[in-house]
Amino acid sequence: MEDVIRSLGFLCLGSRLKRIGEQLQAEAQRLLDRLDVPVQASQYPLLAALDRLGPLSVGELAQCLGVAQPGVTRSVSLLSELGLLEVSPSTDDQRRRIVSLTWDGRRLVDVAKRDVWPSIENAVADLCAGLSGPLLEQLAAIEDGLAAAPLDRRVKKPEGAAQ
Amino acid sequence: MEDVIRSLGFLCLGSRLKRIGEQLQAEAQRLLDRLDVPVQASQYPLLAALDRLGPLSVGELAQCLGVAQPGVTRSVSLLSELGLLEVSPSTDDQRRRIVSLTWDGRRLVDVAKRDVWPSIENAVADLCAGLSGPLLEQLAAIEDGLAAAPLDRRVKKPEGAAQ
DNA sequence: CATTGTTATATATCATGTTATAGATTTTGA
DNA sequence: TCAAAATCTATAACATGATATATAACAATG
Repeated sequence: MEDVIRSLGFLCLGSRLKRIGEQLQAEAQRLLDRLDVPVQASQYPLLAALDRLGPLSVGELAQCLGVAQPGVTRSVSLLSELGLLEVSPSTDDQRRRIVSLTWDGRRLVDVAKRDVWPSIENAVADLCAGLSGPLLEQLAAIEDGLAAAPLDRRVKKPEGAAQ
Repeated sequence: MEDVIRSLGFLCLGSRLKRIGEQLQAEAQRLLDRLDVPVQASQYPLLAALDRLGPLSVGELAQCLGVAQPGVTRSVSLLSELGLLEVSPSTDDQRRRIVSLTWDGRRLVDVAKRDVWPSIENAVADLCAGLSGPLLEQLAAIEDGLAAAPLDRRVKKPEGAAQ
């Protein structure tokens, strides 16, 4: 059956990018589930932002993640309930709420950075290895590549691992 | 402020593709709103599928659009309520429901094909014109390009148009 | 210092993707 | 032929993106 989104080319590029993005996230989720933490793949960018940049306000998070502010508010609430984030009012501006990693959040990020993120990054890099040429062809190659071997089969075993 | 998603490269490729896809769809929406039909940009691929392939069952639509079946069921309900689609049971298999364009749906697709889809396709092609090289760099160029000039400023005036 | 405008965040609502599962129909096979 | 398995669609529940708007705090101006 013809893949209509692919056939339509530039006309449906938005739908196509979303579709590929969702597929990548779903496959990354399977790798992240090894951490046994009930955190969705889409929440990790927020954790990574706090890891890279330190405590940030809600608005700053929205800006550096490129999403709308209400999405950040919701994610922060969710991750706070899981005990991964804490929120404290800014001292100089009572409107701003500063978000930071808790000890548990810090630990989750550290473990993820050590044990999972490199695997995901390598698997995606493997998927995209050798891609060149027009965007639409690269996207087709990614779709075909994912169909041929999902991310979790592209994870390299750590070098020198006992297993 | 650093764009964390972009900085993280392959690790956040899924989030990044979704983000770009949503932005493209939102901008395409502005062009589609000219049709004065309360149909979201994300519904047009379904209409285009029926236009290209003729009447299809719910499952066939899901397959050729690359989305999960419940999403198709919902979209079909929505577009049926707008009078753009009609659904009839298959004669040979009572489980299947065959979806087809109504007269109004046919007209909407024809108008969109003539008046709007070419504009969108050209605008996106313009955005992606001249892109080459590694995927991440092409994505960065698209993000920068959208920031510099959104889709509706990339629409070419029809040749020989009075205006 | 009161009023007015701006900014930061939260909330409400909607859109649309997912997975899991229920119900109806068809197919299979002893 | 009938029970079991498979298939098709709908529904429920959830996740997460968006926009619009309310509320609270700050800033500016008379």
